[in-house]
Amino acid sequence: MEMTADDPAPARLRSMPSWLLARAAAVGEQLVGERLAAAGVRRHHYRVLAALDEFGPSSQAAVGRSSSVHSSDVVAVVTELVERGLVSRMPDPEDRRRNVVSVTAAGAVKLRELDAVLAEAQDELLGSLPDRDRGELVRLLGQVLSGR
Amino acid sequence: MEMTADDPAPARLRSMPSWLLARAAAVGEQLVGERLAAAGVRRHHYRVLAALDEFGPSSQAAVGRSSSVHSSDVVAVVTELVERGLVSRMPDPEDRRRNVVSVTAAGAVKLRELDAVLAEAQDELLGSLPDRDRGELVRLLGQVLSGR
DNA sequence: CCGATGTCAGGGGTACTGAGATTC
DNA sequence: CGAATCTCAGTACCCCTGACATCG
Repeated sequence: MEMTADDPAPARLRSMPSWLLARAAAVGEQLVGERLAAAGVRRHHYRVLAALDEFGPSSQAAVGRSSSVHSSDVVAVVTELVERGLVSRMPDPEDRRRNVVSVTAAGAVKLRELDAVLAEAQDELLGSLPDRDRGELVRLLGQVLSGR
Repeated sequence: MEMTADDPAPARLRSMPSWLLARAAAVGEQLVGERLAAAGVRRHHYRVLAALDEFGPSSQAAVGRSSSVHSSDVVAVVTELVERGLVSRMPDPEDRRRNVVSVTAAGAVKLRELDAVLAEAQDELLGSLPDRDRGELVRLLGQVLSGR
């Protein structure tokens, strides 16, 4: 029953870029997380679905590489997606080390639903920014990330 | 022995503001975390030290409110700071429910060391940005956070 | 009694490490 | 043989919930 209430935060932190980034990211992740949870999934599930949609059926190792989900976490995420009927996991006949993971029809529908839900979350996150500033923010963040 | 290697990430994510924020924040937190770890502390320790330095000796509940560390985590963080000799915890004679937490002389020295270390981390984080863009980024992040 | 406080136990989500077994 | 793949166990950090006893 603890309300977070105000968040004064030490002055040292309030102007620290890494702190502002962390706070802003936390707001975004909360908005995204809430909406994904309402749709019955977590971020990892969305990432894997998005990667499979973009790159087609893949081995689990490939999913790990293309989805930014750690390869040791892919197993459980795929298992959960299979349970929800959103992807299928089948042994690869050409390489018996591998499982081929594919998006199901239901998964494709779900992914489109999640896309819409996340677009809303982005709008809410940046609601107070005019379009010009949104672009500038995206540009600056890309710059921070460039070369990493 | 897993190298993170490249991080293609699905196209849907690469242009999503919440994703860019999360990635950039992760870079910052890693830089900060590494340096704090090299100095023997974690983020929580720095936050509590900074709050105590700014607001003076405080009850643990007050530390929770002023440091952005969840009140149920303050106990352990203060305990660890006490073990390192950076703060002291004494019963409040005027209100026996309370412990008064204060920065020790060693804690004050440590805090200044950590300040310097974090300033370096900020520089490394924003190394690729000219001063003008740094200010702009801070402004935009503040805007995203305003009213939350 | 109400409310604030300190303490503790515990879970959830994300990120990672390391080891083992199988297969190429 | 070395390398890749899948799986699992475990760690770490951060954020949070719930409960409880104490004290004002």
